[in-house]
Amino acid sequence: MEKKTFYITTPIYYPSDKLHIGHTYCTVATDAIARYKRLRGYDVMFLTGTDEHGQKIEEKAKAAGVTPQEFVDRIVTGKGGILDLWKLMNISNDRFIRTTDDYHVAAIQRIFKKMYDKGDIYKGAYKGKYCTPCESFWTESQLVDGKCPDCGREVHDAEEEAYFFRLSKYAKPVQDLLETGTFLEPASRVNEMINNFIKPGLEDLCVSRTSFTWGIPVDFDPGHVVYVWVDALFNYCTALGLLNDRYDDYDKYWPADVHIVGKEIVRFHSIIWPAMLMSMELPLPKKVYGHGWLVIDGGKVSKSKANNTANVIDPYILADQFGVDALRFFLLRTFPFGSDGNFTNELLISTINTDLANDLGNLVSRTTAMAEKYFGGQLPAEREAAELDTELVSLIGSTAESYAAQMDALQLHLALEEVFKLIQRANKYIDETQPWVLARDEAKKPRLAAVLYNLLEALRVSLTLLTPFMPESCEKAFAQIGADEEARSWESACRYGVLPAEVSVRKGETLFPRLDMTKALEELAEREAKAHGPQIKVEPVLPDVTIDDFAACDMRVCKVLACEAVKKSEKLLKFQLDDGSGTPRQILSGIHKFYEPEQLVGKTVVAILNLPSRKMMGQESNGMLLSAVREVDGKEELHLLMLPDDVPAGSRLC
RNA sequence: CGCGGGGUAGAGCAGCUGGUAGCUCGUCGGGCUCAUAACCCGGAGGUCGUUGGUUCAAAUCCUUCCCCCGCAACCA
Repeated sequence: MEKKTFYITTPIYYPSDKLHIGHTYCTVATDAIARYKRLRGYDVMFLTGTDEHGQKIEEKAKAAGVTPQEFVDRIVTGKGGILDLWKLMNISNDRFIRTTDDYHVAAIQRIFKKMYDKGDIYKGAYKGKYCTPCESFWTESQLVDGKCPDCGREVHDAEEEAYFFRLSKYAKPVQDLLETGTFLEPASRVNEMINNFIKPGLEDLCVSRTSFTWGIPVDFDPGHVVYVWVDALFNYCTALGLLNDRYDDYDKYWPADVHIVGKEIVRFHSIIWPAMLMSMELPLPKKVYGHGWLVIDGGKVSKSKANNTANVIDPYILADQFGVDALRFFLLRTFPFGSDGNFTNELLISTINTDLANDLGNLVSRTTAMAEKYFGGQLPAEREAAELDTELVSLIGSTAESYAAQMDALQLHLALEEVFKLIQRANKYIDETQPWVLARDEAKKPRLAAVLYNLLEALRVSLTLLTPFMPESCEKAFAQIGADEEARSWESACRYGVLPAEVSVRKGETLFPRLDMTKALEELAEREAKAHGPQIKVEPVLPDVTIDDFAACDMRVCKVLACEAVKKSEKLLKFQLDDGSGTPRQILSGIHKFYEPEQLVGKTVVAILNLPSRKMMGQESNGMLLSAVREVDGKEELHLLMLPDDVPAGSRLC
């Protein structure tokens, strides 16, 4: 019999910068669902990837002095890039699509043409505000005080030729889709979409641009590139082979069972995406699930705030310090999947301690330790059940079912809660049965064996259900409790009594060491400081000046003849300089915070000479010394400009 | 009146198809000693943002106002 298929996707991420904890959250969640479905016996296709075109990447690449392709290659396939991150996080995606892949590019051109031929894409004009110096279009809402958000200059109305998709034509069927069934979840998002976007009226959607070139060319109209909607959303189909020869399992997996997306792109996936599929006359995905965001100190995590270290959580550092499984677990256990969650390092550490170290890890530890201590690691076949066992045994048999109900509803945090009810019940069971008391009496060995067996069974089921969340740790723990492949299956997790009567157990390494909150936070801060390095604030380039403006500044190489601190001044140093004229020149400079006078005597420096003379602290200053300055981590830093000592005094800078 | 989410013990959250207010951490006390100073039991601590209403009964439904957050055509 053919296995049932399950097609699940993450969004394709925009590689304009390194990914952060939010992307990791989404991908880890999708991975856990995919692994769960595989455990249930589905033939799973799990797709993730990157959306690599667009103006922002074009600009970033230009700023970095590389081609857009080189730029995205570095972020996607480079060291410490997106592929590395997913490998690190143990993501089990079956396929990875990049929108710059040849097959995708070709397929998108065919799709675009098909929608054009059908009349659903037509040529029109895109109206907006245009900033001439920046050569950029802006929408009304993007403007800052009515001016260009990039350079702050005036903008004017402008039009550019563009292709439009007849989104309006599909407003009604899309509304019907949203209002009936469970296409979009959580349900609260449905009203948001309908009230916000459909009721005010859907406008046709601009699907091409001429203002930048980093995109898929519209092959029948040079100068136009396909804008994000058609390019990015259809990845879900092209990755399966739609209109291309690279892959051939479109028929097998499409329509998708669920697109996991962040709440900010729910609109694209629940309105634009179905409309475009309707236009292409293709089946619609079964579900779009909009998960919540991780927020930090009440503000959202954001790539564009990347200069603000306080707002960025680096998944590499967290995984490195706490372990991949602990991080995966924390993200999915702590935050309700549909709503926002407040991320803090303290919460991460305390969750690891409470759930993983104290409850789960310690249960494995105490169970295996007793099996070794009392039975040399191998339980005797003879066992004696008791009334006390009923509750635990019954929970062992029923947990998989309640867990599955939550997993199928994508309530990952609730599914985990079901598992932890079993783990906590098992810990309590140890207290109730007091195995250490049983161990003192040889006659009670069969009873002791039964107690330990029940604990191992509780662990076996728990570990099976936790495997999609923490694959590596569960595998280690399975080995410790003597569970073979067969005992790790879903079918086995649904019933009691799977482990062999004479199961052999060995106590292994500590799975999740307990963390010291203070020490862990300190270590984390160190790692972050080390990884991110100093944050240097770079000031924007000033407006143009003429070459004559520059030439008017008389900058000369000077030798420091003498230097002393100005009395009663914190900052000022008084210099006597040889500027080549033969007459010493006195200049005051506010750099005492950075240099001691004796360091500078004899040095070769640069000064601008033709500034008006002025007095500071009662002393005359004839010019200004040049320094390199910048702000680092909010603090000013300065280097006095110094040249090799063989440069003669009086040399002009030009 | 742009739209949406939220305001519940010291902190972080759940409950919100109406019926004595729960969970985790913290705190106080007890138990146990197999275990990663972990585990188990119990106590203290909340008039569930505010106003009015529906009801035998409201954290839960409707209403007023206040406060916080997000979105507003490419930040998961």
